[in-house]
Amino acid sequence: MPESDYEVELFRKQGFARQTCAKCGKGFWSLGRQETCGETPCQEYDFIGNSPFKKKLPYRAMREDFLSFLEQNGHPRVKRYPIVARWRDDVFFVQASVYPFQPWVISGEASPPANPLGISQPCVRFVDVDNVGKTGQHFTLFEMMAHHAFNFPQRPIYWKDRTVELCHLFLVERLGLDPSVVRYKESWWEGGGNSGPCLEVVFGGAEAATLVFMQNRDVNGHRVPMETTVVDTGYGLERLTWLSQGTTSAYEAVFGEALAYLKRATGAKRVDDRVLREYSKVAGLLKVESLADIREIRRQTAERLGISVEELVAQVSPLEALYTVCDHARALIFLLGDGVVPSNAREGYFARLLVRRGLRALKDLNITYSLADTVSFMIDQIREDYPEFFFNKGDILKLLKVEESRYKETLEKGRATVGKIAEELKAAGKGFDVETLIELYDSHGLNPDVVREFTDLPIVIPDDFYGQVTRRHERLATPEPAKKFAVSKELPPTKLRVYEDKRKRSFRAKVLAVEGEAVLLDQTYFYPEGGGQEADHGTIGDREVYDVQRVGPSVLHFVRGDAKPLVGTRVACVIDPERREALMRNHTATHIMLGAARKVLGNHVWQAGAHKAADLARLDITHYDALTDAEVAKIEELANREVLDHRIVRAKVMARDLAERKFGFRLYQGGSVPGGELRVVEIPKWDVEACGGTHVSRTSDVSLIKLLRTSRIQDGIVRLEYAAGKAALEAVRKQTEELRRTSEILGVPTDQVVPAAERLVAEWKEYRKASQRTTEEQAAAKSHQDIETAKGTWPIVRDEVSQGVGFMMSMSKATASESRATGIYWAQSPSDVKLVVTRGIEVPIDAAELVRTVAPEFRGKGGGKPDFAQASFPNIEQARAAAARLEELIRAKLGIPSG
RNA sequence: GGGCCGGUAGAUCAGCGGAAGAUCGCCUGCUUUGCAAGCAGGAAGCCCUGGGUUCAAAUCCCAGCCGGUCCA
Repeated sequence: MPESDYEVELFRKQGFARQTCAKCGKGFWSLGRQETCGETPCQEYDFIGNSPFKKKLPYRAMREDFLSFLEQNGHPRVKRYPIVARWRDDVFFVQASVYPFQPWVISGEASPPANPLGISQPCVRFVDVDNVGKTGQHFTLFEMMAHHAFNFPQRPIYWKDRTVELCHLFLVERLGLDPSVVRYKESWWEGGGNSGPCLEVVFGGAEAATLVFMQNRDVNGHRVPMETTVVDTGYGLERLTWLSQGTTSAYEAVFGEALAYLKRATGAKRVDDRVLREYSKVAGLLKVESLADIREIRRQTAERLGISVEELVAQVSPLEALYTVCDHARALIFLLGDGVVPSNAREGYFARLLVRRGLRALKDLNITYSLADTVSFMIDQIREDYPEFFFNKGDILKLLKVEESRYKETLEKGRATVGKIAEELKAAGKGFDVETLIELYDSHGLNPDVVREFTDLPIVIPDDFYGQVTRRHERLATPEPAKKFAVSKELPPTKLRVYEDKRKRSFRAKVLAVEGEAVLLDQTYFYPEGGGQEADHGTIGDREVYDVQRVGPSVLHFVRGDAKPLVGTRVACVIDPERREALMRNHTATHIMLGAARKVLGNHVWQAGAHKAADLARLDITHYDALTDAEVAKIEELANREVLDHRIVRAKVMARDLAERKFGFRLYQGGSVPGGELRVVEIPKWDVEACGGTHVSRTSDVSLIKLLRTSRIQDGIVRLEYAAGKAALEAVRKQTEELRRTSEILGVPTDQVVPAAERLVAEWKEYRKASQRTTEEQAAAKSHQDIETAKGTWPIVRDEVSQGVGFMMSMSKATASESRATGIYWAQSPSDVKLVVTRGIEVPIDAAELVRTVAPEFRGKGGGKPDFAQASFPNIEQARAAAARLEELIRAKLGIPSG
């Protein structure tokens, strides 16, 4: 990248000089000469206890200062987006302030809520979760403040000059930074398939902001210039607050009040600021990737302070735990509040991770103080900025409580598991090896620290323990499934008129092009698959339409047969009315169900996926447990009451900000479109969603919703399957028919099917038991009698058992209970003839060996234990002969003359 | 989405190729002033489902269902 790419107007006007860092060799711009680039590790933090700003701002004030500054400079303030990136399938969470605008705004498909805009967007990142609390600067949740400008081809907003100017103005004029200390470091940014040059804004040893000029798109590994270039800035709110206050760590600046609260509650001792300051400085200098790095930080810090590492750890670790608790509690508020239910998969797993880590940190503090208390305190504290969490506090705490008790269960099970393994290891004279520890963690969720608590055996944890776990999981990534259809060239756009008249079932349109089986029209009333709703079917000309898909601005109608001859003509198009109506009913039913589920289960219920076919609809909702029968019944009842209540279903397009202000984030249930306008489907006082589907006008048009099945498809997600309208009737009819047939078979009226079935099963069990008992009794009697008849010191019974294999087994059991008796029995089984040789404990023969040698002589096979052997033969004659031969051998062995 | 662990009596689990077991709980009796007490006896199991291997499968293999857990 040539330097001119970074030379902006501000640098020229104010006389910034381009220099090269003496340590890392990177280029940067500053006023006056500077030895290094100014960033760690080239330069140590020098702002701790010595803020470079004139203004000392608390967290909230810093955010307000930034946003109001931008407002004064023509950037409307945009409300934050949810932390869960429901509109994207490549990530779970919003990790940067541009995420809400990717991919649609950047691709030009949707317009941003304002342009340019200012935002403070909460983001979560889990890559550094292990460092949280330890390094003084890592957070899982942080706010990225930003000004974004989207330069659309015909409407450029601003680019590098203005961006740097705004940044500089904010820092120097608003925050009172001495302009001579700031350095703009040249760098290159890449992420999410985009790239561009960027400037890192550095002072005090820390990077306070990054100004990215997104201008390239990655296409098959090649950089292609983007049509829409984007100013993507990121100002770390936490970082700026820290710089402004110059506290010993970022946590002290951000969590001041919550920390004070926790410190009071824990009675944590005051730690010398000098210790913390040096700790943060050293941590800032080093890259932290493993436990060994943390140890290195401690070693160097202790060395600087002239104290022992143990002393340092003793002082610092209670504070680290407090920091961790604060960070995790805050992140959990956003996750749980924005609709993440803790679970073992996908986004839910990260919530679980935070809860478990948080609980462990609390445990280290040795206080009876719950994570929920901290969360509750913080929710109150951020009430003014995030009222949505305050109003949803009860539900957030409920989720936490459920998750806390889950962890307790896991630990209790773990205690038993560790106990068992420890005993085995002790018996074998061994200790816990790494392999066992990995297994306990990977399969049972017990990290080595927890294992240590459960056993007195020594536990040695290697530094790269978690690295070893990760290596275990390293596999080739599964290739992405191929797209449903590949579009080879630019397609003509289609005017999508579905929303203009949802009653339209036939229309005329011009065929613009045909691509394979896909017909492109100038305009269409066909609904293309989207928002979980299947596509309309119907006809174009006399061709059958079996699928409709939307690709960018075009709508592809897939038809059977060759449609090429239609190109250029105007054709009659007809939408299958029954299918469309069924889809509309199922779609409205889905909104009704979501509202009902939320009312019955709680506010944590969000849509986690949905599909609406003509005959069946399913809705996946976030919930922490399988549904009880009562809950299922209640949901169905409420949903149908809403149907009967004849409520209006309103669909209208609204400005995004307006819609959000009116309805809140509940709007974003499915994949939300972050455009300037939203189509809002509202069932007043019941459910409001941003939704592009087709709906009926009144809830009563749904006519009936039949909830057919619920299942827990994974931890934290419950699937509801149901049908509306005709499909519901059909489902009910089917169930009725099945019930009728069952009652016919049972020979009772339908209202007595349940008691009849219960009785039947109970009786069957009783009969089975009784018959087993008589078999045993009779078999025992028969075998005793036979032994009686056989006489002698070593009575031998040889018998063909006509009552079957079960009877034979019972007889052999009875025979074996006589300590000096031997039994040779055989019986016909469905496939072959089974033979057993059994004996009492005193009889000195090896039944298994006998059977093994004799059976092959008669085309049989077998084996067993010394006192019990079995074999099978192809037919009864072979078994008879083998039995005779066996008796002969046994007699010889026992010294009894034959027969 | 992927890896790993697991599914056996009401509960917790053992058994891991040769006839289904323990502990707690439950029932019946005895014992005791009383007890989370003691003693004796008893009931309780489609060993998750379906295929396969084998003379023989709860046990081994494959697939599925369900639960747990780790990772993205």
